[in-house]
Amino acid sequence: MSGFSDDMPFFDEPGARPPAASGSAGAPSGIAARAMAARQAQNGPPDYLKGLNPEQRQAVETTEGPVLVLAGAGTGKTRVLTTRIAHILATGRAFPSQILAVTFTNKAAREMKQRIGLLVGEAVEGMPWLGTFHSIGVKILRRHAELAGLRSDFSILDTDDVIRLIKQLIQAEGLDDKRWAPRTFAQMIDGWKNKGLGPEEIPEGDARSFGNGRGRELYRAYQERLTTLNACDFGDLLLHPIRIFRAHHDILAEYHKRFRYILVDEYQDTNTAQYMWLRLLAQRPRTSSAQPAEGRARRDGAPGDVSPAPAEGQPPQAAVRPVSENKVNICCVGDDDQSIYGWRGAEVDNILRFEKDFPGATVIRLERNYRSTAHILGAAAHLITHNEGRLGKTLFTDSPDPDDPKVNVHAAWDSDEEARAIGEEIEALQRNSHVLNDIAILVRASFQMRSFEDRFIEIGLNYRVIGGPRFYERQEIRDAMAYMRVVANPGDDLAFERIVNVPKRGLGEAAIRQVHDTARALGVPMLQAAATLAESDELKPKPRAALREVAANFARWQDLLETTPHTELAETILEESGYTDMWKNDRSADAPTRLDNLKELIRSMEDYESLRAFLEHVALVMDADKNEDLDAVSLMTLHSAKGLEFETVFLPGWEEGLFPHQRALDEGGRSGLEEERRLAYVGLTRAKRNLHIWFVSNRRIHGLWQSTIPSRFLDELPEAHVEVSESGSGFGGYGNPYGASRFDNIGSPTGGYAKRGDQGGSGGAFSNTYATPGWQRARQNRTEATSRNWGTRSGHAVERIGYGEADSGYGAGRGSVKSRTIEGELVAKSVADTPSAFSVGDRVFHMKFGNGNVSAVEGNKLTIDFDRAGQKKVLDSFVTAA
DNA sequence: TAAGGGTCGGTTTTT
DNA sequence: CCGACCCTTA
Repeated sequence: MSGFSDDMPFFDEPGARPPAASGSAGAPSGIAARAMAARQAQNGPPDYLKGLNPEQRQAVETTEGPVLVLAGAGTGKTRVLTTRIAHILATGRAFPSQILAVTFTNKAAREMKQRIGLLVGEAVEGMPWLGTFHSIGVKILRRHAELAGLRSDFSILDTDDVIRLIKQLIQAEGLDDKRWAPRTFAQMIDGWKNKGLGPEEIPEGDARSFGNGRGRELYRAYQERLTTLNACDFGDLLLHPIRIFRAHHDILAEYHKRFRYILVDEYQDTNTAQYMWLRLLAQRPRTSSAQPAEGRARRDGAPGDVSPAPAEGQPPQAAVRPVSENKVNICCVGDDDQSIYGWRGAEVDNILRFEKDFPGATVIRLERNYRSTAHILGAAAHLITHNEGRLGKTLFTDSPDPDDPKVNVHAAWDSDEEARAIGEEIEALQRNSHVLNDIAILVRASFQMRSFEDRFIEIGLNYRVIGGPRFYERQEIRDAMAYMRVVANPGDDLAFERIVNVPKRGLGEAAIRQVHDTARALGVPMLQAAATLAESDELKPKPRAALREVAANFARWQDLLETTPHTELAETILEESGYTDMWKNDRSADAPTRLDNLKELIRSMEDYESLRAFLEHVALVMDADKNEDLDAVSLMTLHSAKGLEFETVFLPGWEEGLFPHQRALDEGGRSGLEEERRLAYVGLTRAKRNLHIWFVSNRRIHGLWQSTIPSRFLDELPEAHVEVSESGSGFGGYGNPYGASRFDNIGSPTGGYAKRGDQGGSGGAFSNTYATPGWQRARQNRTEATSRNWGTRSGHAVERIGYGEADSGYGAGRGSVKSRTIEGELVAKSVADTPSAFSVGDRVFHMKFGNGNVSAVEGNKLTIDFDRAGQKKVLDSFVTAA
């Protein structure tokens, strides 16, 4: 027996000791649990069960045995999960510490914790085993680190560290790190680890495909290096525990005893390693070898009888071996239709296979949707039926309303117009006192955000980008963290290298190399090597003195580690190292911000009890604080929108090649397409009431204007729930200069596309549906259109297309476009050719930005240096002479 | 050590 | 075509 003893670090048990650990198999007898159970007996169903629909209630109350909850979008998934936990606690089935609840993101974990707290009240301490796969993995690994060749104070490397490390290894192998990109190899390792594969287990083909066939050696060297550094990458946080569980059945058995109930959120996103980890924990071994279990699920299986798990030698590729042993109280919640992370190793198959893995599993479908209108649900449902291999689920609403708007499909000429039109629509909503926080624009790829950002800056519309660069990824934060990492783990060479010459101490490449070599030769960390080297005479006086100081500093700080509060220590480190001074002396514009960030870093350390706890938080959580007070439109990718909801949603860029993305199609084939479709499904189901889908006819791809074709997904929407906007409804009525007729030819699927596709015939006859001959023909031209960089660079006579003339309107001459040889550059130039009323040097006034000077003119676009707002690009129609 | 030129890539993201 | 990144150069 090992583990779970009081001397194990990082095992803070908030509540009483679990009964299972003391040999009893009975239910916990906590006072709170008793009280709640008693109340339940007296007053009928407890409050927390009220208001659940029958399916939700079944999902909550089926606590025993394997359960799969297929929770469609907006069906109350989180509610079920949290209520289920509350129910288990309230009925005295387990202590908080006996429930393992895993999520993918910290955000989800936090939300769950909070909501359980609301349900259960103060009676129950926070759940120690509710967290992400990785944070629970660390917790386990810290306890048994020595079994993985690590000390319990190991560092967790982030992607950046990993890439630097791999680069060193590639160079050490004598390979060219240009030909063999470290980043690529880091991704390969990540992929292997997602599949649970160590260096010896990777396929020969994979091993040979990198570094002149030296992939396996490199991977092995990488792992060895991590051990030397006393460090882990993210993958190891799962893989090490898996190996430990397999090799030490007594340890695994302790966890089996402990975890009476296992809950998994977003099960469709689990990768193979996570699946193996879960199975090891969930799978209860047979009671005795004399009674080979055969689909026999013991109703009351005492958690006490745990014999070695039959896990030894389990093949890494998830062998499907039915768990037919003791009762497994595992509840996985997910939605196969929202599996959008296949590209990073998620195996939808895990959820599709659940009933085989856990025979006798109860499958509960949550299809009653509380979020969206019947039109939105109808559109989403119809779209997703085009996928094969689903478990099958159809969302419905109890409250259809005939007044609900249909899903709107709009067309625009190009991405700028798309942004402009959406911006105007949002302004119209705003005038109707629609809150901006209730509006989101969800894009397929982040480059699409740019046109929206540009436009919103121009018109002064508040927006926020979700998923941008994060606090802990900033240079100054990472530097500061590196100092603290070295103090906490002197073996962390990567952190040491990062800051040994920051601020500049005259330790150049040569000196650092020497430290490195000495460390290698002596088999000690670089910090120690630096100390040694500082006392020798192998270096010139200057670097020697510098190294001596660095070594002395770290020695001193390490001594302080035990005696000084960690925030104070952090301040000391940043002061004494000269790091704060470095920024104080920096005259660049962002230096003050960086100093603020450092202050903020110190401040945020107060929330953690130790330096190590803080470092771990940063490595795993990397959360940024966002400005919630601001009323702003949200701009994000479809991926980061999963789980969110908005009153009004705009989905721009529904064009072949972008959505579905060409690369998903090329690399993923049919399953790639299906994942794209699921992504579309996720997008549609984010909207509560208003849903606007947009596509454009022309998009700039890699700098070239290309003609585009509407997405096939548009065809997969049911006509009954969709309305195609023929003109820019909603923004034609207040004097915009573009005129309301522009979609007649450009945007409208029939007219515009038929003409542009050189099909002549059907132009002009507008039809309300996109399932028209013209549309179909346009699609047939797709291959041609998207693979062609049409036009010539020499700019021979090409019919002028009337675009961009703010004051003459669209449409002029559009109807006469017959040639296919519309040259991309000319489309752009037609903007530049339009003279602006302003010229360089003019003093102008802008509604939002105030006064400024025109510093460049490009057609009707002005670059203006504003006195206060800085340099902006603005359309000339938005400024007046000052 | 900062600026400048040349090369390359250009979906999605967490931990 | 535009940017990030890397390496070279004054």
